[in-house]
Amino acid sequence: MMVESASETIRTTPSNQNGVSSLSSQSDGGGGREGGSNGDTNGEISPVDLLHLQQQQALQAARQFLLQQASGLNSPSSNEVKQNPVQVRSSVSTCVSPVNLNTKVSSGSVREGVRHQRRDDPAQREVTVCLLSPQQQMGNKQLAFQQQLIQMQQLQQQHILNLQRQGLVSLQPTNPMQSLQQGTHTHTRIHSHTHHTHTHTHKAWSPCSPLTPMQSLQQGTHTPAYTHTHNTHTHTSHEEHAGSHPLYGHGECKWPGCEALCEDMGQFIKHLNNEHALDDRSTAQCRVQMQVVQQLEIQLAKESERLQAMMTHLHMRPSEPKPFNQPLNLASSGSLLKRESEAYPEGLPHPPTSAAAPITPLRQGPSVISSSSLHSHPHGVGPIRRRNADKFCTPIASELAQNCEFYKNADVRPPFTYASLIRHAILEAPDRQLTLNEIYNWFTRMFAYFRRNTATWKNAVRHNLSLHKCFVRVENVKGAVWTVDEVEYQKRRPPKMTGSPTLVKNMISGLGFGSLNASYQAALAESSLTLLNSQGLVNPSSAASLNMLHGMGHDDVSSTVEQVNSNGSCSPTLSPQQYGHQVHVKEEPTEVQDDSRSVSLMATVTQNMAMPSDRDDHDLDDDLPTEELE
DNA sequence: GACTCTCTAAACAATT
DNA sequence: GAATTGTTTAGAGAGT
Repeated sequence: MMVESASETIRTTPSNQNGVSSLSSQSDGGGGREGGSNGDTNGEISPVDLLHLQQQQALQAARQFLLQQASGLNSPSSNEVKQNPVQVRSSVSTCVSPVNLNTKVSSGSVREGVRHQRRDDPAQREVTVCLLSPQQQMGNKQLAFQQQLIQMQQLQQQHILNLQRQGLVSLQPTNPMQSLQQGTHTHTRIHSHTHHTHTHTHKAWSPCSPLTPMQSLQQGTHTPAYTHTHNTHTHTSHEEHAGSHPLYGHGECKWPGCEALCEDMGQFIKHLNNEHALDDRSTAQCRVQMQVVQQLEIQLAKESERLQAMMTHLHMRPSEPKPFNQPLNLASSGSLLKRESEAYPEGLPHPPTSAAAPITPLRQGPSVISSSSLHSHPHGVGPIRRRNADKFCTPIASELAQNCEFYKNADVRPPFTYASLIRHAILEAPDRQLTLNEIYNWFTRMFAYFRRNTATWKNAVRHNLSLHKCFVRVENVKGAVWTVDEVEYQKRRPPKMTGSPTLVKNMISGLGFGSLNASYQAALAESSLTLLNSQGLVNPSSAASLNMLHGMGHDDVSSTVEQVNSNGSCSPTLSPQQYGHQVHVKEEPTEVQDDSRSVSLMATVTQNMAMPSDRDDHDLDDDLPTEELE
């Protein structure tokens, strides 16, 4: 179909070119990194630093606690004395999954199948934790580790509560432990009251009551109106057998580094209990995973802080609590969790990432945030549409740089179009050319998602290579290779919505922080830059200035800038003409670029960049170039 | 509602 | 002949 072909080859995917996300733009080394990641610009300790510091303190306390526990376990008689002022009481039950462990475990108090009566001593802290193996396997080390976990949770929760009271941290779950809990479906219940000496294990949640991070997690894990009863232990047991498990998917054990094949859930449970019982290896792996999550959380907090600073600097509205501020990771997004909770009845586990329901980073991933992207794929199996992601979220290079490991290991579809991925793969190659097979390999190497359904996505890759004019097939000695005609790629039509003030305004109000204003400006700059590039109107320094002014480490913009070298017309890749007769140039109608539009766009960009700082976002919206863009 | 963009699926031909 | 590569068409879903 020639018409469709033509239209597709000239389209632009702003995420590849213009998209500026809060995270990637901040961390991509594009000039924004100096923006005070530590946030200590005014001699004050930033919330992030405070949180980090307190996490360190929590870790330190946990270590001390661990040492105390170790010595206490060695000399049980002294155990209880050393735990003052907080006593932790243990009760153990036999749940299939996880084992329940309560701290203040005197060495003689762990008995399989025995559930101790709790004392309602308000001076005691009572914690219930599900562990992973039968209790008889628990040595002192394991107990100490569990106690360390619990202590860390308690301390971190207290710190977060303190931060919340100080208004330094939102109510979103930011505790790394939560991610761990969410990710592993290990149901840890720690309900701290404000008074540190008294923590109830059981508490009924009110859907309208403000939630602590831990509460948010728990609420999201089950149901918005979740009422926690004394059935906790049996509850987890049921969940374990309900047919899905976060550590089980595609017939494989998802335990880090395992990938053992399990035909069904029963086999998996058996495998889990056999191979991943509570031993040194498992605890070490768990610890590593914990650190991974923690680092991600810290990183996210820092990036959010940086975003706040950027938005403050740009005089937008960072104060409004918006979804953008929520860490949309494994354990966050109250709305998402609510949706999932609504979708899955109370007590039933939520489906893991699986082939049947691949979770894109829009929902689960570490950095991509798009409220409009929460829709599932119409076919149920395939990916969600990624146009928004492409347009407004992270640029591909920074996204991949940031979350490379995530995409490599998680069965998560990258939020980019095939075209942008292919382009990225080719440009990443040393000589900026790849054979089809090498492109395949890049996909499978970079994304766990593309290690399955090969027929589908490979077909799509071929389809995109053929369809898009920006991909140029070149025959050389070793066969046909594919290159990117960057000029053609940049020629792809920019979306009209980048110029729609209404849409931009809606996006600003809908997604929060007005951060998309940055995207918008970047899009304008990108658009103008591309057009001006083709006309030789931009020199490298001005292009670089634009890039810097936008704080973009954007690969696409970079490549665009890269195009313009000293002779004014160079492409990072060889242009089709340079390949002479070997190049199969795709014929398609050339879209006439509106020169006047590009000029006014550029004017608008520079105008916006030079905008006085005292202008509010209302003025910003009003100044959007309606007439030039519509 | 028309149009656009993207993805998926499939058929087919050429090449290896 | 089978597998791979490349091209083209068609349809669906979502966004504009």
